Amino acid sequence: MRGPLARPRRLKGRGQRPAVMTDVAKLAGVSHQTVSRVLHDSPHVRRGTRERVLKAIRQLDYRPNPVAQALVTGRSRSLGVVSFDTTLYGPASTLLGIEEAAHDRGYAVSIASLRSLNRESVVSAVQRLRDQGVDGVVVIAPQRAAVDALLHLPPEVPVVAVEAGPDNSVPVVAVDQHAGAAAATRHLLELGHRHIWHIAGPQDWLEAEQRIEGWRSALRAAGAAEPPLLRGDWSARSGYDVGEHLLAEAGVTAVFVANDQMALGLLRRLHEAGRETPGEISVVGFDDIPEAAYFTPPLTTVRQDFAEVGRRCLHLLLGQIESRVRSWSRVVVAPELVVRRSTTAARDR
Amino acid sequence: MRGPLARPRRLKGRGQRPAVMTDVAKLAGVSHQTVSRVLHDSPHVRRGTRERVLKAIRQLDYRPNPVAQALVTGRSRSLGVVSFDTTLYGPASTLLGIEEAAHDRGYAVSIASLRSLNRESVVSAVQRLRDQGVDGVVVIAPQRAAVDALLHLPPEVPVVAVEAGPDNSVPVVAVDQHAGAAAATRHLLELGHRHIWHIAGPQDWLEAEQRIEGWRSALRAAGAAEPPLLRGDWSARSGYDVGEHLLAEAGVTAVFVANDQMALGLLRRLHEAGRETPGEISVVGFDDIPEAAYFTPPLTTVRQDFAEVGRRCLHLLLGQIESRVRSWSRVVVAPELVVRRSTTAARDR
DNA sequence: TTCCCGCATGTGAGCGCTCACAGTCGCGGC
DNA sequence: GCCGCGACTGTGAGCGCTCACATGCGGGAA
Repeated sequence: MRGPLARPRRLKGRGQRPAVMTDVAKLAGVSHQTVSRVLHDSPHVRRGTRERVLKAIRQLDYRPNPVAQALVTGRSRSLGVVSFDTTLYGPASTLLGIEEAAHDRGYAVSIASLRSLNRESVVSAVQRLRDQGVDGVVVIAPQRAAVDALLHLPPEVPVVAVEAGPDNSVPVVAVDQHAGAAAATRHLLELGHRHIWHIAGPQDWLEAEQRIEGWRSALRAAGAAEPPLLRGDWSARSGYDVGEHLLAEAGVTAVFVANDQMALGLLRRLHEAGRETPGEISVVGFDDIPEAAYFTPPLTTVRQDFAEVGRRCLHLLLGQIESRVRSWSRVVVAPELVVRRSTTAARDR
Repeated sequence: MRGPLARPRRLKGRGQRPAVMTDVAKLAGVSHQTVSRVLHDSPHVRRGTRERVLKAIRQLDYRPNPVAQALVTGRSRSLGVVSFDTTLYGPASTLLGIEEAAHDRGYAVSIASLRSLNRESVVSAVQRLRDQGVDGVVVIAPQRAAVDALLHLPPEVPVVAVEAGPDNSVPVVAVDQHAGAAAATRHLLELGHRHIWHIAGPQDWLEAEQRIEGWRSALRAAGAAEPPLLRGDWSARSGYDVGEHLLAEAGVTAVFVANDQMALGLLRRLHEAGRETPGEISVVGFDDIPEAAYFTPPLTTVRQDFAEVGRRCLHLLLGQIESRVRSWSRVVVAPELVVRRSTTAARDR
C-alpha cells in the first residue's frame, strides 16, 4: 500500500490549482477553522488575525468551494424553477422576477422546462431539480394537470406554486385574475356596451377559468346578459379563428379577450372583415405584453406585475426552507387595467 | 475528546434520513464500491450482484447525492447561461434550446440575468455562476460591451458565446444574420422595388450591424442605391417613431426592418397615416416571433432556428469541458425567409 | 500439479469544507 | 499567588462519494 506520506497525493506544486482553505490558512499562519470563521464573520476573531486572513484570501484569489459547503451543510443555496413554456411572456417575466429576487438573496436558480403537461412530467421535473440538489422549487404551471401533480410531490421538498395550486397543500402566489377580468368587463360595461363577449383560454388553464369567473361575476353584478363563451388556446391564431364566430353573430360590440396574443389575432380578423376597432367593436386584452401598445389599434388590456410575483414566491419559498415546514398560504397580487385605444363608448342604436 | 466509537454521530435510527450509498451496500451485502460500480454501469460486476444492488436501491429509494459526486469529481454536471433580457423572444428561445439540449445530455442549467450591459456586469455574472460551481457558461449577450467582456474572462472557464464574440478567443454560435438580411433585401428587390430602406437595431448590437451589412451587400450586388440608414432600439415604440421619418420621405415603397417588434410599430404608424401595407409600402421583419403571422398584414420575415443554436452551443461547450481546452470556432446556423402578406410587387410608376 | 492472469470485489484515503469540541492565554477576584 | 472565566484559536471527524489500489478466486497453460 502506498504509505500515507510516500508522496504528495497530487502535484501540489502551485500548479494553478485554485486555492483552498488550507492554503489560505497556511499563508496567514492560522488554522483552517479561523479562515472559516473570518469567512462567516464570526465575532471571535481578533482584528489583526482577521486582516491577515483577508489579505491571504485576496492574495490567493481564494473562493470558497460551494460544493464542499453544500456537502457538509446540506444546503446548496440554489433554487429550481419548473416552467412550461418560458417563451411566453408571462412565464418568462415571472422567471425573471424570481431570478432577480433569488440573486438578491444569494441564491442560484436552475431551470427545468416541461415539454408536455401532465402529472408525471411535473413530478419528474421537480424530482430532477431535487436530484440536482436544489433547496426548493417554484412551479410555474398554471394548468389543471400540473396542479394535480403538486399533490403528489414528496412532502419534504419545499415548493411554491405560481398562479395555481390545490388548496391547503402548497403555498401559492397568484395575480388576482378574477379582479382583473372583472375590471376589464366593467370597463366595457361602463362604456355602455350591453353584450360583453369573452374569448377564454384553454379549459385546463386555471387562469382561463378565473378570468371567466371574473367576467361572469361582473356581468351578473351589472345585471347584464351572458353571451356564449368562446375558447381559444392563447395563440394569435386561435384569436383569429374564433373571430370568425364573432363575425357571424349580430350585434357584437365588445369583446374581452383572455390574453393579448388572442386579442391580436381577433384584431386582425376584424380588420380583414372590414370591421372597425374600436368604432364598431371594442376589444380588451390581458397581460399587457410590451407590443400591446403598438397593436392596431393600441390595446386596452390588464397588466400583471410579474416581478412582484417573483419576489413573493421567493419570500414564501425561503420561509419554507428556513423553517423546514410546508405551510399553506395564498398571496395575491393586484392587476391593473390599462386603457388604450381599442375600446370606446358604445354607439347609440 | 469524544471517542470515535462513543456514540453514533447522528441519530441514524432510520429517522427518514435519505439513504446513502453505504445503506444500499449494507442491504445488498456488498461494499459501497460495488454499489458505485453498479451505478456507473461498470462491466466488472457479476449479474447476480448487480441485481441485488439494484433491488436494494429501489427498496431504499436511493438517489446518489450529486453534491458529493461533484465534490470528488470536480464536475457538477451543471451549466450556466448568462443572458441580458430573457423576456425577449430571441434570448428566451435560445435559452429554451440550451435547456432542452442540456437536459438530454444530463446537465442542469442555471441562469444569471444581466441588469445592465457592460463589461463588469458580464464578467461578474460569469464569475457568479462559476462560484456556484457550474462546469461551463453560455453567454447570450450580442452587444459590443458584452463581447468585450468575453476577452476578460478567466481562461480556465469553458465558455461559448451566442451570436457574437471576439475573433479567436471564445467559440461562437450564431445565426447567419448577414445571409438573412441579404435574403430579405433580395426579396424586396426581386419584387421590383428600387429603394430598400432599412430600420436597424441599436448600434452596440452586433446582430444589428450584421443585418446592416447583409442589407448593404445585397443592395450593392444588385447595383441599387442605398437610402440613409434609420435606427431603432428593437422596441415597437421605436419602429413607430422611426416610421415618422419614413412618412416624410417621398417614394418609399419598401422597408426591411431589423426585427418584428419594430416592424409592428412601423406597420402601426403607416396604418395611422393611411398608407397601405403592402399596397403602398412593403415591409419585411426579422425573427419570426409567433405573433408575426397575425400582424396587420401578416408579416414577411426571417426565421431563426433558436433550438438549433441551443443544441450547437451545448455541443461546443461540452467539447470544451471534456477536452479542457478553449478552442475557437464559429458555428453558423442558416436563417430562412418566410414570405407572408406584408410584401408585394412594386407598382409600376 | 503449479503458476499466472484476469475478473470480481473490497479497502482506505481524500475531495474542501463545517461542526463540535478542546485547548491556550491573559486578566480580575479571592 | 492561584483559580476561573472569557476571548480567541486549534484539532479532528465526517458530509457521501470516487479513485487508486489491494485482495481473493477460479481456470487454462506449462
